Amino acid sequence: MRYIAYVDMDAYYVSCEIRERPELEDAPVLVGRAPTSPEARGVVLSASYAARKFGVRSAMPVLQAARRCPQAIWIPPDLPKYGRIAGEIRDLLATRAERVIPLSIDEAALELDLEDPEPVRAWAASVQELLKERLGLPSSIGGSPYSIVAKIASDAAKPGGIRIVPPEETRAFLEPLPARAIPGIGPKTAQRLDQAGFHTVGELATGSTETLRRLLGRYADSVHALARGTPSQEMGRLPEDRGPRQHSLDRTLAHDTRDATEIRQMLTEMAGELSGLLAQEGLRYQSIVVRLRWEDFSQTQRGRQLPASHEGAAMLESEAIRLATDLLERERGERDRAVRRVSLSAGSFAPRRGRQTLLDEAAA
DNA sequence: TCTGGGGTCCTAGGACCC
DNA sequence: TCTGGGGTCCTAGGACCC
Repeated sequence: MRYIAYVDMDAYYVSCEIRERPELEDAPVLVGRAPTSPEARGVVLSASYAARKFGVRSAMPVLQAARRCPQAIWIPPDLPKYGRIAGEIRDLLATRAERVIPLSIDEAALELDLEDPEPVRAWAASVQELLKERLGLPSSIGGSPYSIVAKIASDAAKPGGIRIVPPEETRAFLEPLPARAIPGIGPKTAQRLDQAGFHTVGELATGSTETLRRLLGRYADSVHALARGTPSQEMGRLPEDRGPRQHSLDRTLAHDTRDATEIRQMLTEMAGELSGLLAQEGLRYQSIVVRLRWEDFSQTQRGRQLPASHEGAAMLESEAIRLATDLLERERGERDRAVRRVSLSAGSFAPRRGRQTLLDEAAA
C-alpha cells in the first residue's frame, strides 16, 4: 500500500512573522489585533508555543488572551502574506511528491510512491528540513496508507514531530486518543459521546453498532471501522482536489447597529470586493447568501439561486441588499436585535467566458 | 469577559415533476 | 373524489475545520 503524508505547518501565522523577526523565536507571540485598539472585538488567530504555555490558544478572545499573557507580543495579521507563503510551500512540496492536495492555508495531503514505513520516515525528515531551510518554517508530518490516519498522526506529531503509523499499528495508535481526535467529531458530538461513556477512540471501538448509530447517525459505521483500525474506503482515500464551492466575506462591525443604511453601505463595499475576487479567479456566480450575526451571537441567513450566472458587482450588490432588507424587516417585526456581523457569500460557480484568456495573459 | 474570517458538508422540509 | 412513490432543486440552519 502506498503511503499518504499530511504536512501541517506549526503555529503557521506566527511562524510566518517570526521568520522575518528571528529575535522573537522563543517569545510569546500572538497574531491578532492587539486588545489596546478600540475596535479589538477579535480573537487570537495564531499563538506561538511559548504563548500557549500561558493557556492562550488560537480562537481565544483577545481580551482573555491579554489577561492570561500580559507580556505577549502582538502582531497584526497580514493574510495576503500568509497566502503568498502558502503558495511557496505548495511549490516546494510539489517537488517531493506524486500529488499534492492543499487542504487549507497551512495543511496539505501528499501521495507518496513509498510502501514501507522506514523510507517514509526518511522522506518526512528530509521534507521537514527542506521547509525549515528554504522557507524558515517549522512543520509536523504524519504518515499512513490511510488518509485520515495520516491526518490524525500529523496532529499527534505537533509541534515539530514526525509520526508514521504502519497499517498494522493503526488500532494501537488510535486507541488512547480522545474521541475528539477524529476529524468530524467536534465539541457537540464529543459531549454527547462523553455522556454516553465514550471518551477514547478505544472505547468507540468496543461500542455496539446500535449505540453508535444513535449517537453519530450515518457516520457511525465509518467511525466504528476507523476505531477498530480498519478505515473505510472513503476515510482511507486521498481527498479530491475540487474547485472552490463558494467565496465569502465577513465583516464584524466596530459597534452593533440597527441602522439599515449602514448595513446596506457595507454590503455595497463588500459586493465590490467580492466580485473583484471572483473576477481574479475567473468565476461567475449563480447563488448569493447574506448572513447576519445578531448581538446575541445567533445567526440568520437569506439566500437565492439566480436564474442565470452573473459576473461583476451589480447583481451581487442589488441582490445582497434585497436579502439583507428582508432579514432586517423580519427581525424588526420580531426581536429587534442589533447586528454584529455581516457576511456575503457567492457560490454555484461557472467558469467565466471570454475574459479568462486575458487574465491568463496578464498573469503570464 | 467575549466570542474573526475564511471555508466544507449534512439535514430537513417544501415545491415541483413524473 | 382521492391520492403512491421516487427524484431533484431550493432554502435555512447547524456542526465542524483551520
